Amino acid sequence: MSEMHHLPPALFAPVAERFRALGEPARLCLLDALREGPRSVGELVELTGQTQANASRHLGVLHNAGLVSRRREGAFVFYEVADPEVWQLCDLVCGRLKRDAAAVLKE
Amino acid sequence: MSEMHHLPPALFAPVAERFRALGEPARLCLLDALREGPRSVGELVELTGQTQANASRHLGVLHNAGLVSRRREGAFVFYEVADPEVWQLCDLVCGRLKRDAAAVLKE
DNA sequence: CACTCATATTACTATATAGGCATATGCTCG
DNA sequence: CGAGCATATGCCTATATAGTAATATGAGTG
Repeated sequence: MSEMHHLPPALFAPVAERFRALGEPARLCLLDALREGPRSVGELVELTGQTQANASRHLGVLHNAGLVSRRREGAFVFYEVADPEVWQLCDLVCGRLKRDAAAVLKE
Repeated sequence: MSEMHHLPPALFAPVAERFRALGEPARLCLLDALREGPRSVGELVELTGQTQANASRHLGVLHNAGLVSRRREGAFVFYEVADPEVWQLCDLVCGRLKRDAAAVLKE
């Protein structure tokens, strides 16, 4: 049930930034491709079908938002989900959408 | 944890839409003002200090995203958070930010 | 150092959307 | 119906950002 307190207004901006980073299908697709673990940019390009340039920029956004971590390994750069919190967020929204869809089908 | 399955790509867009709706400080502020229950637009304008026009438009976005419900009562329109899922989402992100902030302070 | 592969970045165009102001719609009451 | 309050919407400008194509950076290799 959570504590039902108000957010400190100073947190509105940082919280919004995180949500905004999750607010693009292309970035959700990248995160989804990171489900099983770290992947290089090239692998992510392959898995998602995105352009190299776009993938790189979207990964930059996710990184700035603190949602993924980056580590260099030789010529490659591996990205990894920084916190499983992300899956909880996605699963919450997905679960809700599934319930909504199911409700619509029953009408 | 969780089921570690991939998202159906068809869900990327609707999920992103929800997150995008949460990705504006002004809208988080409105949601926060709805913590204790339903509020009319006028009350929300008062509580958040936003313009009537902006509040109305942001509430529209939240409504389209399925995050708040709307009911007319005489000349007033009352908005209400549609699903406590929203608090879980916010608390997850806030908790993470608090932990990050605490970690920074310790460095 | 020259060459190549992996990744990041720049410049550009197109689209979205926030915010302000004015105005329209909807409701209530006299 | 006409006045007045509550809410929504249209128009405008400014800013952000997605996408593309080209290019720059950085690492490994001969």
